[in-house]
Amino acid sequence: MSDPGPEPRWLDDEERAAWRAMAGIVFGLPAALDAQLQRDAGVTHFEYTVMAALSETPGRTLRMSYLAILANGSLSRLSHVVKRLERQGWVERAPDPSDGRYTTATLTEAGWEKVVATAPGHVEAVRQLVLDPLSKTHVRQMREIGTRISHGLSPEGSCAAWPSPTSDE
Amino acid sequence: MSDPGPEPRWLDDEERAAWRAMAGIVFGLPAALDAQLQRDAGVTHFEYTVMAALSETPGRTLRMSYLAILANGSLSRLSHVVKRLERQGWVERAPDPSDGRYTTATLTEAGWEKVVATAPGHVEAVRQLVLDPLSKTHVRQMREIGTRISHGLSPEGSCAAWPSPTSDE
DNA sequence: GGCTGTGACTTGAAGGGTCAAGTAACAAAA
DNA sequence: TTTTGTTACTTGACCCTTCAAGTCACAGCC
Repeated sequence: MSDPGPEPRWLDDEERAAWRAMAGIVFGLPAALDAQLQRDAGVTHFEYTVMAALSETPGRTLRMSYLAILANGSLSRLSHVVKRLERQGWVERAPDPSDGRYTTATLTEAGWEKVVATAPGHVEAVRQLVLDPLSKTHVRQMREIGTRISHGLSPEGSCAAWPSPTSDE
Repeated sequence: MSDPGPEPRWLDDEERAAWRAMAGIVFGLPAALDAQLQRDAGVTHFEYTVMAALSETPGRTLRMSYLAILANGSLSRLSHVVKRLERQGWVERAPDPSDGRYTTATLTEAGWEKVVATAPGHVEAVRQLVLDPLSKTHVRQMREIGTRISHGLSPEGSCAAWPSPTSDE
C-alpha cells in the first residue's frame, strides 16, 4: 500500500498489556452505558448528554453550536438528534433573537422531568461500571491519566465542555 | 417517568473530575483511531481488528464464532464485515470440513499484505495518542485500572483477543 | 440599496450496526 | 428414518452517524 518507512516502534509487553486493558474500556464502556440508558429510559447516551447539558444551564437554553461542543458531537449530528428530541416534546428550537443565524435549543418542562427521572440510573451505572471497581487512589490516577490522554485528542481539550465546577489543577 | 427510588449516590467533585477525564477518552479515542485507519488505509478499526486477529493465527484461519469473540463484536456484525472484506479479496470463507455448521474465515495473501502495510501506522497512532502522554508509572497504573473496569464489563474478560504488530513478540 | 462573503445551521443520501427472523448442519430421541 | 432441538451463521429492515451540499441570516463594501 505504502512505503515500509522507518522501523515502527512496536509495543513492549507492558505497553501492550496496558493498551489492551484500556482498549477493553474504550470499546466496551460506551456500549454498556448506552445499553443502560436505552433499556431504562429509551434514550441514547448522546441524547441524554444533550439534555443533561441543557438542564445544567440557567434558562435551560443553549445555542446549537455551543451545545454541539459541550456534547462532543458534530453540529450535523446534533441537528438530527435535536429534531428527534423535539418530536418527543423534550426540546424546542427557536432562532436567536439577537442574531438570526444562531438557533437556540431549550429544554421543555417535559424534557427536564425526563432528565430528572433518568439521571439517577445513569449515575448509578457510571458508579457500578467505572468507580466501584477502583480504590480512591485509582480514581485519582485515572483522572490524571484521562486528562493527559484527552489533551492529546482535542488540543484545546474537550474539557472546555462539560458542565461542572471545574475545580481541577 | 419512574419512581424516585432511594436517594441516588451522586458523584463528588473528585469522582466527577475523574469520570469526566475518562469520558473524554472513552468517547474520543475510538473516533481518533478510526480516523487514522480510515485515512491511511481505508479500513475501519473493527475491520482491522478482524484481519489482525486472523494474521496472528497459525494458518491465518479461524471460525467465525471464535473470531467474533476475539474481535469483541457480535456474530451478525462480523458476518457483515467479513462479507465486505471478502469483496475486497482480503478474506475468504469456507464451511468447516469437520462440522458444516461452522464457517471458517481465512486471510488471503492480499489480506496479509494489507495488515502488514497497515499495522505500523496503527501502532504509531496508539503510541502517540495513548502511550506517549504517559510516564512508565502511568502506563502501569492504566493497566491496573483498565483491567479492573474491563472485568466488570464482560466477566470473562475481553482480554483473550488482541491485535498487535503481526510479526514481533 | 444591491453584491459578496462568511457563519450557523439543516437536509438527504450513503454506509455501518443492531435486532429479529430465517436457513442450514448436525445430534439425539422416537 | 423421521422428528425435534440446538448450534452457527446469514440476511434484511431499520436506526444512527457522517459527509457533502444547500439554505438562511447577517456584515461589509460599493
